[in-house]
Amino acid sequence: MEKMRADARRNRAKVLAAAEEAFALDGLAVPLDDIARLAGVGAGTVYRHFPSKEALFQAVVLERIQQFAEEARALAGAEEPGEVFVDYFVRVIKQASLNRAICDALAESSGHAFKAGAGEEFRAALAELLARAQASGTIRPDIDGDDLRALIVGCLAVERYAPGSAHLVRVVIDGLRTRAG
Amino acid sequence: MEKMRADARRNRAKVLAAAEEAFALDGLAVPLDDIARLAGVGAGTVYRHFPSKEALFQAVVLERIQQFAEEARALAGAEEPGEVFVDYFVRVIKQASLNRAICDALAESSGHAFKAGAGEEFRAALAELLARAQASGTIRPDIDGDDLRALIVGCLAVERYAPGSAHLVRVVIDGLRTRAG
DNA sequence: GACGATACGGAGCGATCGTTCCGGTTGTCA
DNA sequence: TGACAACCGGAACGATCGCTCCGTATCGTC
Repeated sequence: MEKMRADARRNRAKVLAAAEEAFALDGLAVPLDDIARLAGVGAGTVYRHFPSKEALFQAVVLERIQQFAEEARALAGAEEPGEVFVDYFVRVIKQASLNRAICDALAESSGHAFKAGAGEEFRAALAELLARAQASGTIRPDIDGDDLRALIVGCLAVERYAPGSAHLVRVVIDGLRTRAG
Repeated sequence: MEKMRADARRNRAKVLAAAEEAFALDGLAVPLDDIARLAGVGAGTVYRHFPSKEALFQAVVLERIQQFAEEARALAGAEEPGEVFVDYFVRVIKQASLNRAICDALAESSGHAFKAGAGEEFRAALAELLARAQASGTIRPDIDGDDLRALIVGCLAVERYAPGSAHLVRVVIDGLRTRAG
């Protein structure tokens, strides 16, 4: 990865940047040739650096998901677990709804090398935040980390269907709260 | 439509039946050739009866959506608007989650000849039920019919991501209820 | 500056899918 | 029953897309 020729390293970076932009806009559906053109390289060059379109997608998305997980871990020790949890939930949905790549990655029912790795990291961090919020009495106890991820996918579908409807995410959050507080 | 030859009428019915089954299972993604094979006819025959795959899909889905709308209208005068609304919401999601065709049709952001016609009927009936439930104080007043449809799409996404998680639909419904009842 | 290794571009392959076309078949009606 | 119109099946077309191949260009080194 380091003993590459200078032009190879340059092209790899251009491909990654182009892929990030294109995937963010149109998700996994964007044709690989479009990415290559946007990067100013040939399709063959893309395949020299990434074994498949899927692998390129993962490379782009992994980093972002890890950021989410990181963020969640940083918040795990906070004072007000309920507030923190809600804020985090809202932020993840807001960020992801601006980036089709993230949406597609999260919606992959059970996919790839994603279940392991960053996906699992994310799930664990999410579950931790959830557990603390539940222990504090803010969030209903009858859901788990997997439920939460499903709800995130649902909120992203809502956001895609009716863009800019932030109050619908509030509906879901209110549903997550313990009743009659 | 009535002066068709007997075999033509027969084939049309076979195509519709096959399409209903195939679309229900795999949604709009099912190849048209599969439908033709399942119907026991050639692809050309399908196109003799329906101008496009999309038109066939609409024909299959329209009836079902109209049933939903009908059902909603029948419930509009019921005694307990809150209960009725919730039951209806749950039933729609349960039915639709068993039928990929319905899911795909409802998720079409803003499509086709669907906005008009049966789609609008459904929206109106849904809005009526919602308004009554809101007037009775059961459902929060800050959402409208379009919000509701978006939430249905979201619930369907949740159900597809995590099949059989009925309690997540309850989360959304609890979010729809007025607080601290 | 020249040479070998490395990387590049983009034409091309194979698969998929919606749609069309046409030679043959079948229903209908006199 | 014969003849014509309507209808049928399925091969074929054109577009799309992931991926591969190979002749050529570029880089690093001596």
